Amino acid sequence: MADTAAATPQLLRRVSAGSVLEFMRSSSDVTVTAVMEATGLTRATAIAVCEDLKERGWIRELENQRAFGGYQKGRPARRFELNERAGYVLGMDVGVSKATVVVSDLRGDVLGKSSLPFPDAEISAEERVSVIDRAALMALDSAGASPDSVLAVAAGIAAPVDRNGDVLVTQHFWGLFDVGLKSALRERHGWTVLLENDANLAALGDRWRGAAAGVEDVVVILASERLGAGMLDGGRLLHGSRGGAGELAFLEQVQGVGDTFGIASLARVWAAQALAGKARTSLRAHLQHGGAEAEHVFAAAAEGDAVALKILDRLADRMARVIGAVATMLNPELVVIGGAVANSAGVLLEPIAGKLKEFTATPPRVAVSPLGDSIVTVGAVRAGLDYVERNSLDLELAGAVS
Amino acid sequence: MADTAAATPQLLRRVSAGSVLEFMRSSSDVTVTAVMEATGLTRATAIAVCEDLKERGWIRELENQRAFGGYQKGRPARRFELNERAGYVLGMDVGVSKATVVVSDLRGDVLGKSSLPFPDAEISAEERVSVIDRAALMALDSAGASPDSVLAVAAGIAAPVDRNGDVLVTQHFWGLFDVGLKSALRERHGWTVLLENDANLAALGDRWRGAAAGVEDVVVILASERLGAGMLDGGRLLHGSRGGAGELAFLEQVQGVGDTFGIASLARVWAAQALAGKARTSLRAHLQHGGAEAEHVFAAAAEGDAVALKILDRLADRMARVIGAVATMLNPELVVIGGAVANSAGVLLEPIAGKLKEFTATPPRVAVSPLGDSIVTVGAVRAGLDYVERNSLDLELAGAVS
DNA sequence: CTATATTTATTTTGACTCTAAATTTAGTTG
DNA sequence: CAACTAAATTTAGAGTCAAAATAAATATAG
Repeated sequence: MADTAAATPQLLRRVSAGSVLEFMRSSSDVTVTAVMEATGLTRATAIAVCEDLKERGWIRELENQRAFGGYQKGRPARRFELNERAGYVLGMDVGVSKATVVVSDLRGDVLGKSSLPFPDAEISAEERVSVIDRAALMALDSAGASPDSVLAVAAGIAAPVDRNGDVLVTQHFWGLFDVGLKSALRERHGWTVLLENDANLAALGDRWRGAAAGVEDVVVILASERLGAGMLDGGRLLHGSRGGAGELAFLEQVQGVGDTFGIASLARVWAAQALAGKARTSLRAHLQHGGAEAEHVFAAAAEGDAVALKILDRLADRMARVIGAVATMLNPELVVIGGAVANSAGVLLEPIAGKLKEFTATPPRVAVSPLGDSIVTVGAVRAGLDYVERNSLDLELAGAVS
Repeated sequence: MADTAAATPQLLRRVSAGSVLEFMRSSSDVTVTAVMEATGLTRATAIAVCEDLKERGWIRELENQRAFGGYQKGRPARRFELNERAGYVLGMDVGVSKATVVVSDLRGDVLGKSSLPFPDAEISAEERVSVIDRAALMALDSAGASPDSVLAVAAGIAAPVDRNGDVLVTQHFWGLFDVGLKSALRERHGWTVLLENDANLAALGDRWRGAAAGVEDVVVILASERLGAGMLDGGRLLHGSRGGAGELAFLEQVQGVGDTFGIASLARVWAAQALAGKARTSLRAHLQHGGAEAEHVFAAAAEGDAVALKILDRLADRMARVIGAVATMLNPELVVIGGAVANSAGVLLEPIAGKLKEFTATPPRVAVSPLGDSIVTVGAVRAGLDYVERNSLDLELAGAVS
């Protein structure tokens, strides 16, 4: 159905204001003449719209009317600019053991950040929410932003979320994330909370500021501890009927791998197995520096340790199988490996690419994300900004620093 | 970017006309009062818009002002109705050995149909186009519609097509379909041709008038001769970067099945293998009625023939594996088996559902399409109508029967 | 048959938005 | 200071819609 709202004359101004605001977001230090060219409006209208938007706080007028340096003829133009601090967006990465919150302005620049651990896995939903809330307030504080200037909150969780943002708990483990965050934060602060699967946000994040910049058809595999994929087709996130799109775990069972571990987890497990045996390996030395971490395996492999190299080979094989299956079904242009392990996983790219032809007729490019373990918060910010940009003209600004 | 068109006052009328027309499409015999209620416009505007649309040919005014039978008080209302013959849509199913064309009015009712075989597989692209064109003109003739009243043509082909409607020939076989249909039909008749993968159209068709009516997340597997899937997530078709989304063939190689055959093909092959051996089977009798066709195998199975039952079991296993892989990755609510074989494939549903739990944690409902071998043309009509409905107000009507 | 009730259609008025063209303003240049 | 130039403002005109008042067409009651 079409928009239920009837086409009243005021709709025109909304449309005009929308395209002016959109243009402002993609540029800075803009004259009315530039607005006219970008939007096709006449000068009179362009000025009226700019004054509207300025009035409502979305843009500001610059003082120095004449552009810096370059001399120009004629009457100096008024100059406008997006008020990137008209409001803020919170991006959250809610994991099993900790919650991370970043504060972003309307251009997507991160102004504050805070990360708090959950005291232990058994705490109640209320306690989890309370930790998340505290992290949010700390992050806002460090950004110099007040809670009532938050325009949207986007949170990534490691459970299926459908396209309405509802969590569907069909596995016990996922109950960890079914904590009523939406209603809790709405009640406490009046915030609009968008829930989304963490891998889906990772996909948005990497397409925004990662390896997939500008790619329309891309799959981002969050591959550190568990495996989950965020899939974009034509730039749109796939959700499936109950948010279960991209839950790759079971796919691997089909292919005989039989577990749901990500790269870092598997590296740890396999390293431990090797050490339990009698293998001669420099891993032992590496692991004395602390617990068995994935990075130790990668370090040992870099030194040529045979056991570590074997583990890397198995990891590459596993990833190639997963990527091959995804590529056959969805034909993405690019598959990105993301998450904390992405920093070390670069060495896997070549072996993966080599094996990929065995598993798909349409091998995609494979890359690792440069966003590291902030990939989910970056994506959360993007999701929040998307919401704000779609709804700007319906949102009231309050308490923002102009 | 936003629409490049500036927001002129005329835009309002376009929006209003769009929602009135949309309402007209979903109802018949409509009064202005009904339009007002559906669109939120006032009476004056609603009347003006209706008169616009009538003028331009999209709707007609009914003569009998008072509704039949039911007595009503007050001044009789003017009554309007979609002019379903304002123009026509062609839906094409271009296969390996024949081309089928149906003519549909703007309500999606099929008014004419024609099917022509390609003389042999080796004919040139020009000759293929010429056969398709002849089928189109015959279908139009049988519908009493003239070629210049065609508003859109949608054609399904058994090759990958990207979301711009471009064919990407990366396998020799697909060259059969790279015949320049778009430009040829545009040149000959001025038609707008939308190309799409046949399984994708099947998905649109089955969601429109098949087993998936109203389902947002559905996968339709065209399963007769070859396997191909049309996948809808949130009601949107998936294409992948080069149109390769849903090409399931290779997926099966991964899982050790090793060929690209559909249900009917496999039934034939396995039946032939069984007959080559010494198996005691009533299939022999069935097959004397003609070539080894899939339906014979289903018929023999219905009589309890052990060999035929074995074949059905293998088919169900194969389909369960394929559906399981798709379901794990995309989490559809429903998977539909479509194509000519769908008529017989109903008996496979139960065994497939039974095996499905082995292959996915999120088993979807499984159904067969009631559309049989017209599933692709139905979907093509839907695709054409979608185009017309999106672009109504930019299309000129000409030569239509009012 | 007339008066009234009821529903629809039309007309009028006013508000909002946009474009286009003419005019004014605020600077630079010489 | 005058000439020039680009931006801003003003004015006139047109398209669109809502709201309210008026007119038209029919059914029903008496």
